[in-house]
Amino acid sequence: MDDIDRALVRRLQEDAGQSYAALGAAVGLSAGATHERVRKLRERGVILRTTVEVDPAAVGSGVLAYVMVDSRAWMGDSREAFEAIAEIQEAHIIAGSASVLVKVRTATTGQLQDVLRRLYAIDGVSGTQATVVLETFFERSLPL
Amino acid sequence: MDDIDRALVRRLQEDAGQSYAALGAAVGLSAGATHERVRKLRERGVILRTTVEVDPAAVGSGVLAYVMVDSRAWMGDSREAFEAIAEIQEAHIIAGSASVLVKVRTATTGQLQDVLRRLYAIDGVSGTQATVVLETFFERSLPL
DNA sequence: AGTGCCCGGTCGATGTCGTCCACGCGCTGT
DNA sequence: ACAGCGCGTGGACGACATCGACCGGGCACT
Repeated sequence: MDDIDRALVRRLQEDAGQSYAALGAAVGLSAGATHERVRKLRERGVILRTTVEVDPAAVGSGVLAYVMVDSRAWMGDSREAFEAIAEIQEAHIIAGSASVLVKVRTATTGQLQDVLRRLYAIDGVSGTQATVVLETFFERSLPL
Repeated sequence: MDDIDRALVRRLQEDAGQSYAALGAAVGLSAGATHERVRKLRERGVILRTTVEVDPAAVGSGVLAYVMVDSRAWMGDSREAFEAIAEIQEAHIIAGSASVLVKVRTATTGQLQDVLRRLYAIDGVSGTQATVVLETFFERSLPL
């Protein structure tokens, strides 16, 4: 994991569709060597997968909210319960007064309310505190 | 934006590296037609870009935290100030007691503290409330 | 210091794939 | 009924990923 690897990852984050020749030229390597480096980055698990970034508003998920979930029990074994709610994009165990933080995307605030209802139905959940996003400044990839 | 388009986007989210032939076979289309549909999805802005997903821990960002930022002034014009802090991955204007919510990734809690210091330095910021993530259940792509 | 090994690079060949074009089918509106 | 058009198919061509053979520099061991 040297400077060249970091440069490759950074450029792949911006555009994973470019050719290995172009990628290599940008960092001063041949296409073959570039291919080999990227293969190893995948093998080592640095690059998990190549995917497409989708505009949430274009696929009917214009409402974004973060929900603090309070509980009366240990939530560490409830991963599946949160995964089963399709509108939940992220779920984290957190330190602090609440015990779980989830990121929710829905088409309308009505559907958001329905997600909250389903959160209450999860075993051990004693309350929720939803924070609706009014405007997203930016969402970007990891710094290197 | 019909069922086929949604299926294409879903499969591209899982693996953007597969061939148009394989992609087309999965939805019952020829490679050429598949190529054309994906081209239009990009043109319409449904697909924003193709990128690689990187393991945060592998690139030295093992600590994740969400920070509620309180302010004594309107923060709607402060996008650049948040963008300038490289460790901030997301920044949103929110409804509620705080005014901005940011997602921060750092290598250590010490660096997290440094980010909080830099947040305080932003004009109008009157306080922060950081929530450290202990365990991430999952982070996944948008539902369709 | 000599020597052998290995990691990591260049170069070139080959088969697959993206990309474009000409054509045909079925819907729609007049 | 028919013209127009959006959307699909199939084939041709060039670019690209992918692999193997070769090579040089650094390192450990003698």
